[in-house]
Amino acid sequence: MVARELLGKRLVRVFDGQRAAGIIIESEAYDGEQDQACHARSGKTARNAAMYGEAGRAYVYFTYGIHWMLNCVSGEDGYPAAVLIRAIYPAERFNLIRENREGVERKSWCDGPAKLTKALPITGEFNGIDLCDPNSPLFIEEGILFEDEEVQTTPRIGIQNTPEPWLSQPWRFIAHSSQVNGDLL
DNA sequence: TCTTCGATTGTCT
DNA sequence: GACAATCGAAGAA
Repeated sequence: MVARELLGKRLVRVFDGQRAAGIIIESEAYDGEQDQACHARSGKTARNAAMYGEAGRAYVYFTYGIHWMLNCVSGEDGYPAAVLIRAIYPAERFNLIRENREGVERKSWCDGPAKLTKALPITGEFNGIDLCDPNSPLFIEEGILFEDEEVQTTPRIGIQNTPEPWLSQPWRFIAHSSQVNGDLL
C-alpha cells in the first residue's frame, strides 16, 4: 500500500540551502522477515536496523561496492518493512542533477535506484533520517496523483536466489503517465 | 534495443 | 571468503 501511495510524491533534497527534487515514479515493497527478498530475512543486524524503526524514516544502504539505495521505512515500529525508491522524474534544480550525472543523457538521470541517489545526492549519512520532517535535508512531500490506470505492477527485480512465493509477488510499482513522460524542462 | 560482463567494498557467515 | 534490492560500457542484432 505504501509503495503504491509513494508514487507521485515529491522527494526533496535540500543541498547548499536550496531544494532539488523529483517525482517518485517507481517503487518496490519489502515486507518483513518472512519476505525472502527483504534484507531483514535473516533478522535484525546493524545494517538493516533502520528498517525495524518507525515508519517514515529513511533506510539507506550501500551495495555492489558502489551504490547507495534509498528506502522509506513502513509498517509498525519494530516490524521490518520498507519501500525502495527505484526512480524519480526530475522536477526541481536540474543544474545540480545534471552536474551529478555528468555525461549521462537526461532520460537516464534518475531512472534507477542508484542513479537517483547519485543525482540528488544521497548517501549513508541519511540512514534513519525523518522523511516526514520538512526541516530534514531529505524528505517527502505531496506531489501529484496517478490514476490506477497509469500504474503498472510487476514482480520485483534484481532479487537473486529468492524462492517463491516471494519471487513473484507483484510488489513493484511503475507510473506510466503523460504527467511525467514529457521532455524535461 | 538487447545481452553480457566487470567494477568495487561493506556486511554477514 | 562469498556475495549483493545495480550501473554503465561494449558488442551484437
